[in-house]
Amino acid sequence: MTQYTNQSVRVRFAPSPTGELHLGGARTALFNWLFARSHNGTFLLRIEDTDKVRSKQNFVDQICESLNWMNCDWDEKLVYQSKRNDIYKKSIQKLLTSDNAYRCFCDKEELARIRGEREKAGLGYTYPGTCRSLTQNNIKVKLENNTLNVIRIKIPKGETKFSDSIYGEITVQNNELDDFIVARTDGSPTYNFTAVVDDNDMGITHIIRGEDHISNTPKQIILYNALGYGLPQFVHLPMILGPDKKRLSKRHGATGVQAFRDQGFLSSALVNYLALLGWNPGTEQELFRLEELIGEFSLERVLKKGAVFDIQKLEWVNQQTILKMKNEDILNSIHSINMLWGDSRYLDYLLSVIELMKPRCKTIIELMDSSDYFFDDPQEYDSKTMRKRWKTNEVNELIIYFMEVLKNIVTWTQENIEIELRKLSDIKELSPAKFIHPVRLAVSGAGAGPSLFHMMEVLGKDVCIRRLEKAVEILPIDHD
RNA sequence: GGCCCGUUCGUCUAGGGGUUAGGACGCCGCCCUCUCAAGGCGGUAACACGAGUUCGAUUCUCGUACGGGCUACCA
Repeated sequence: MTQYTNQSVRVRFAPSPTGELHLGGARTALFNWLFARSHNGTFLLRIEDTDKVRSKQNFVDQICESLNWMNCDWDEKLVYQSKRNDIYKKSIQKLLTSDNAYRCFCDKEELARIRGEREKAGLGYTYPGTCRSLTQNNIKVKLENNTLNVIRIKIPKGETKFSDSIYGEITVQNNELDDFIVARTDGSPTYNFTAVVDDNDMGITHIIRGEDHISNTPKQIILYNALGYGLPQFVHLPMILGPDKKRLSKRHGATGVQAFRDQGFLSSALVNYLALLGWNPGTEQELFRLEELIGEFSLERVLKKGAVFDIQKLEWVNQQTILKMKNEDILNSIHSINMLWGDSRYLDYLLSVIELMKPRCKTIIELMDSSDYFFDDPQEYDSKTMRKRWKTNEVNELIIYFMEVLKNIVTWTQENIEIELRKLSDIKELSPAKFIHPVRLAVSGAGAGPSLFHMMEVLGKDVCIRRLEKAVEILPIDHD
């Protein structure tokens, strides 16, 4: 078992700012963060922006915003790879002088052609090593002629093995590996190289990243060795998959963290659900507060198998989270996505609306959408309910009776409203439902919703009477 | 193609040589009930396949199948 006690944990999340933070990245960030926080360690953020064309500052901002929203705060300053070019240059020089890397003058197109042919023939391809043993003189001449060249790592003979915290022992024969490029023709370094240099410089103890990096690991280990660095612990996390079992991507629809926020998911719910993808606490608990996750999380209980992302379960977690939240906190979450919600009303009124609606929605967007009638008189009535509950003019008569009763209520509470309604239904020898359903339709426009009496209490006497009067005027509507 | 990784209900998962294979989401039914939710109760449904080891394998080993990842002057 890995020992964490001797050195303090330092981990990092290293996104490349070529897009917004997606679920896979969010999960990787979260597991890094949980691991750091549960070991009193340090969580760092590194921006892998060596691809100058695709990297954008606004994506950096978005990623940071998403992480902040998830409460995954990072320690120390952001590290931008684009600002570390001098350091990479020096390391590449070191590789060259120690004979662990070499200049390759091969033509890019020519190499691509050979690779294409090999692939067509169903054969594997690795760089043939043409430039591996160029003489000093040879190199000098080509350099003088300004021949374009890249720097390749010299993969040593033998095999490379490492022990992954999740996947266990992994061994790869070095001859399967390519003399891959560490610096491009323009001198800029490539991913496998910068990752190694930075992880070493940043003192990273555990490299926690997606399983898609397992095959990069042997290459990186060879670089660690070539540069004389000590090895960190490698920890590869299983992938998050779409319903087709392929790695989750844009193809599967909106997978950006911010899209989930905008759809009314709470960050604590998303975090809770994401934690459950590929990890479990070994108990039957499924709902966690962030602090509980920190307490429970351990790498030992991370699975090897990819997990399919299930929106329905996320919705359930979100609903459960809403249910447990204080109304004030729900209001804050609502206002964080729509500042104007309910701005014409008093705080107490908004809290009452939330109290009534919160067991009836999976997301806070749903909560907002389904509470319209607490703010505006219904503009239309649910047609199915209309046909079922307000078919004839007899209903109008009943509602008119009921309105008279309501007008006489002095203390407008749900109890009093209910007492009066039941009294009236007794008098008319009708079931209370004969009143309840049309009244709900008139007052809310909907066929379903919170307890009618509670709803009426919150809406207030004047509003209820006004809406009932209007309904009596226009209902029933003839349908053919 | 090659290399690496994986495989328990539809999905997330527990378990692990002998279990009625447990939980959760979803779905279905019942209860509660003024409707819809929430809640309660119950039901549906899984160890990929084949060998081997063993008294006994879903669990260990090896194959096969299937799935995924990587195989760039992307990260």
